[in-house]
Order: sequence, then C-alpha cells, then structure tokens
Amino acid sequence: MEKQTITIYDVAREAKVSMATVSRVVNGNANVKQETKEKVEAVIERLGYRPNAVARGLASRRTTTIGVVIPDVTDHYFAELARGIDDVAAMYHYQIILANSDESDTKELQVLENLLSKQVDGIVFMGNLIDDGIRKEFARADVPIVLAGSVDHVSEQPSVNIDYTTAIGEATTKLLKNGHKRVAFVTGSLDHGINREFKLKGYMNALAVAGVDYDESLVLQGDYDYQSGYQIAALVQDAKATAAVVVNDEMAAGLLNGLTDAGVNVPDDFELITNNNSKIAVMTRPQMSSITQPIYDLGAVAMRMLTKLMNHEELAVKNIILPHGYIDRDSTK
Amino acid sequence: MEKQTITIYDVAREAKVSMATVSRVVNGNANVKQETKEKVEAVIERLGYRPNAVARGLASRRTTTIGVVIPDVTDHYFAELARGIDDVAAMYHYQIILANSDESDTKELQVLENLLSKQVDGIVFMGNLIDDGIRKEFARADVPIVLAGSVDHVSEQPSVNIDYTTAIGEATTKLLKNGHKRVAFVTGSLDHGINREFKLKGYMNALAVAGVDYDESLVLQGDYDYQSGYQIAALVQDAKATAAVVVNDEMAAGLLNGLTDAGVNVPDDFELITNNNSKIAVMTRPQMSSITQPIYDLGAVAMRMLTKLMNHEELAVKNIILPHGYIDRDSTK
DNA sequence: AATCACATTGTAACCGTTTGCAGTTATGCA
DNA sequence: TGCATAACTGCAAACGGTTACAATGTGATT
Repeated sequence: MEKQTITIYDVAREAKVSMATVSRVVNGNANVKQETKEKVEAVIERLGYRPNAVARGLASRRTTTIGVVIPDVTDHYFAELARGIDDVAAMYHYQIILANSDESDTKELQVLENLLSKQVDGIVFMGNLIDDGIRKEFARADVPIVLAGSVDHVSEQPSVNIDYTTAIGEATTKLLKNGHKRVAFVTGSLDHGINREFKLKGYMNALAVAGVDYDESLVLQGDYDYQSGYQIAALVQDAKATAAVVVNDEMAAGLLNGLTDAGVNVPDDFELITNNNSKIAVMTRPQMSSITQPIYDLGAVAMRMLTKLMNHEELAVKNIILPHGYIDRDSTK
Repeated sequence: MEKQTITIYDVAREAKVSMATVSRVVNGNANVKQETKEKVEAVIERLGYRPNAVARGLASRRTTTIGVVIPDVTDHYFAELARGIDDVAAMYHYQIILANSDESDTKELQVLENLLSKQVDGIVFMGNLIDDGIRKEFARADVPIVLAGSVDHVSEQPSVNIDYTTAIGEATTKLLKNGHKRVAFVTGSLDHGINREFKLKGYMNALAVAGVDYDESLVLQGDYDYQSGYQIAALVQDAKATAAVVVNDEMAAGLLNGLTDAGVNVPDDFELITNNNSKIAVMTRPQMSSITQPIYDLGAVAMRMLTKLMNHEELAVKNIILPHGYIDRDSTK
C-alpha cells in the first residue's frame, strides 16, 4: 500500500488559499497576513505536509545541495576536512553529496559529471592531483567550485590551504638544525602536484638554505597508508637517513613502528616529524612531533567561501592560506 | 555571463526527433532504431548535453540518491562503514547524501526530515541510539531504511550487524580463562541500546558462565574517543581490574597508553582486548588483540540490501548477522 | 466620496524530464 | 498481395513546486 504523498495542492485546498500562498508560507515570505500564515501552518501540521525538494529544485533552480569529492572518507585527514565542510554546510542549510574518488582520474571525472547533473549548487573538491581532464570539467561547470586542502598551480580555482612549502621547509630545517646531514622526505606520489610542486619544494628549499646537497635517494614515495610507511622504514635505513619529515600521519606511524621494530630508537637514533597532527600522532609511542594544520577549519572555511560564491558575493581573497604551526613531542629531541 | 543550459528539447530539435526519443536513447530504452540512436548520440555529444537529474527525479519519482546518516565521519569505524556503503552504491549508480548526526536526537530527526524531503530512494542509518522519535520518522518514511552496524531491538527495521553479544562474550571469556577475576568492560554510554542491550549482555553472560559475580564498578562508560579512554586508565586501576574488554579502538588505544604511562605493563600486568580491529589496533605498542569485524562489509551488505528493497525484491533474511572473529596480538598473553 | 499606495492573494507559465497511449512504418506469413 | 504483428516514434499530460504579474482589498488622504 503506497503512502499517499501530500502536495502543496492538498494544503492549499484544505486551507482555502492558493498554492502560491502556501509556497510563500513555507518559504517564509513576509508578504503573508499573519492570520493566513497561521491557518496554513495549521493545515501543514495537520496533514504532515513536507515540501518536495526535487520539485522545488526544478522550479527554483537551486537544490541546496553541494557536492563534495573526497579521495577517501576512510583517510582521517580528509574525513576531518569533510566534517568541517559538513558542519558549515549544515549551518547554511545545505546538504552534502559525498563522493569518493580514490584519486582516480576516471572516477573523479565521473563523479563530477554526476554531481553536476544532480544540479548541485556548488562543489568542494579535494584531491591531490588535478589534471587537464578535471580542469576542463571545472571550466565547464556552471556552479562555483572550491578546492579544500588541495592545490593546483595551473588553474585558478578558489582554494583554501596552508602554506605547505613553508611548513615542510620549517620541519626540515628543524631537523637539519638538530645536526642531521641526511634527512629523508617521505611523501605520497610525486605525481601528485601537491607533493611535487609544494611540499618537495619546501624540503629542497630548506636543504639549500642549510647548504646541504639534495640527494634523490632520500626522497621516498609511499601511498599514504600505514603499511607503506612501515615498509619505508627499511628504505630509510638503506638511504642512511637519520631523520625524516613525513607528509602524512599514517605513514609516519608506520615508519615509526617499522624503525622501532628494527631496533632503531626514536628519537635517539632517528628523529621524525609528521605533518597532520591527527589523533594518530598521540597514539603512537613515542608520540610524534608534528606540523599542525587546522584541518577542520580548512574544510569549514572552504565551505564558507563556497556559500559566498553561490551567493554571488565578491571574495576578498581567492586563495586562502590558513596558518599552520608545529608541536614538539617525543619523536624529536 | 550565465552558461546556456542545454536541454532535451535542444537535442531533439537538432536531431530532428521528439524529446521522447531522446529520452529513450539517454535511458537505454531498447525500442529505438539503431540509426536513430546513433544520430541522437552524436547530437548529445556535439552539444555536450547532460541530463538534468532533478527534472528526471521529479518526473520519474526516483532520484538515484540514497541518504546515509552517520554519527560522525571522523570516527574511523563509521567512516569505514560509509566507504562500504558508497562503494556498492556507486556500483549500482546511486549517489550518497551524507549527514552527520552526532548521535543527537534533534539532529538525527532533522537530518532524516531533510533526506526524506530530498526524495532519496532509500536510507542507510547508522547510530547507537534509536528512540521513539526516530522510530516514528522511520515509520513515516515512504522509502526503505536499513540499519548498518546499528541495532534496535524494538522496531523491526532491516539491518546488518555482527553478533555483538557473542563477540564481546567470547572476548570476556578469553580473559576470564586467562585467570583474571576482575575484567573491566569499557563501553560507550549505556544509554546507547547497542551497548546496554547487546554488548553488556555478552559481558554479563560470560561472567555468569564463568561463575564470576557481576560488579558494576567494573563497567566504565566513555564516549568513544582516545581521550576518554586515557582517562579511564585511572578508573580501571581504581576498580582493581587486571584486564579489560573495550568496545572501541580509539578508547582502547587511550586506555592502553594511559596504563602504560602509569607504569602498568600490558600484557604482563594487564590484558586488553579491543573490538574493531581498525588500523589503530596495529599502530599502538603493544599492538592490540581484537575482535574482528567485517566493518566495510557491514556497510556494503547493508547497501546491497537496500538496493533490493528499493527494487521491491523480497529479502531472504531481514536482519543479517555477519561473522566476526578474533585476532591475537600483543595486548594479551 | 473618490483616489492612491500598499499589503495580500490568486493565476498561470514555467522548470526539464518521463511515460502511457496512439499513430506510423516495417516485417513476416498465409 | 493483404493483413496481423512488431518495432518505432511522437504527443501531451503529468511530476510538485516557484514566481512574475495581475487582481483584489484596505485604510489613509484630500
């Protein structure tokens, strides 16, 4: 037995007004007599009327839905970002369509296509790699798109990030100052622009400033997870590194444990700084020193920015850089 | 300069066919001559036509969107569940609207209301607490709803879970068999049905079987996060417990580190078993023994179940129980 | 009492598809 | 060749709202 869906017509009939008036009441339009308003509201309550957002979206051309493309919800960094996005979205009465992209070009494209066809009012895009296919889709989109925790030095999408280059540079410098000659840089794939164009640069800058030669064998690429970090422990030793800056907490935890299991004492024999200061950083023993990022805020600010864009407001700054910091724990001396 | 949205009319005109035919082509309807089909597809390609999912949703009354209510994306357990859901949803060409509920009644209700008004084709609900308000909304919904990793012994919503009672019971028994007289049960709020009605029961059953008296002071409630676990370390010692079953990896990690920091050696002085076997379980030192749950699968199966329901297929089993296991690591002897 | 501005309400044209039904054309078979 | 049947295709009515614009009602003003 299908439930009878009750529409704005039903309400209008019962309340003896036109559907236009009901629509006004539902949308909080001021031009309705108080008395009428109450009458309509009573009927709405009695009938249990619930506006159909799809019809509304078609008629008004706004869906109060925004699309969020995320590499993987299961990655704590992005989950936290997503949380920031969702919270301010909710605050502005937007709902979120969440789509995992797995950093795969084809999936990203497909996902964007889907979102756009769903007529989302805007998109927050997270991804380490932005290629021409994506850029083309961005250009084709008729809604605003902002990048969160993701950079593209080519296109000029609005974005919210921290200064990755400086952050990594500072961490590297700290290690260098501690006397290390061979500090490794443990990163995700260098195919990802954010790693190659920003983080690696920071690492190299720091080396240059310290007058240390860049040695490619000290740059180790993993794929952001614990396991790959654990495996890199061996590589790091092969490379005779005595310290490392790691771009991601999970990999850092893996590296730390891998080293420890191999009998290397952190921080006495090896110092390590991680990048995200997620809760993982305090779960390991020793706890990990870390660059601190306002991850949640990155998402929140990105979403706030998107609301402005959707509202056709001018942006004071198009590419926002949030401040980062550093917290000293027990993986450094 | 607003971009011109191009509609099915435009395609129809260009291809010199009716919009009905275009619609058929787009939807893969078989009753279209191959030649016509190709002609239309060429025009679609040329014009860059992209069907408007909102209009489609209104006309067809199906949105190919499903709602997912999640306590918190940032909680790895639920994130993993969500990933399972999203993957099979994508497989069946559904998109997901993700809504964080924070386990708050009001937010949950509001979120359900939103989803329903968006005309989602179905809902996967995750939450530790299901009260009458929620149940009423469930009943009022005209789309299928399935519970994932969430139980309600009152209503009879379709659901996918593991046998929490048995799982916790087994873990408790293992500890009891190891000679412990005072094993603590570290849980989330007992206001949450899943804890009180299922997990606690398992703990109590195991005690009963072993002939050990139930001591309320050994039941410690936290709020699922690392910090609360860390604090519980002191309480556990106050209660003179020598072992613990913990319902959540983050709390377990907190407890473990709290204990270690207090000079208690795990597993020699204290044994501990956690519940989710998430990646956190292997990040701690010692690594944690854990009940194993097919978390991803819980989500995947729930979503698969939902597709059947949305398809009006009969369910062989309404309340699915997936198998759990146990993995021995270094927090037990 | 006539007039005017403003507050309120109603009318009806979309929004972009899907889909039942009817019409048209092609095909198979006696 | 004639006709039933199948394969295509088009027409037009929904789907459930929003929103210009028109219409009406109201009290104030002169």
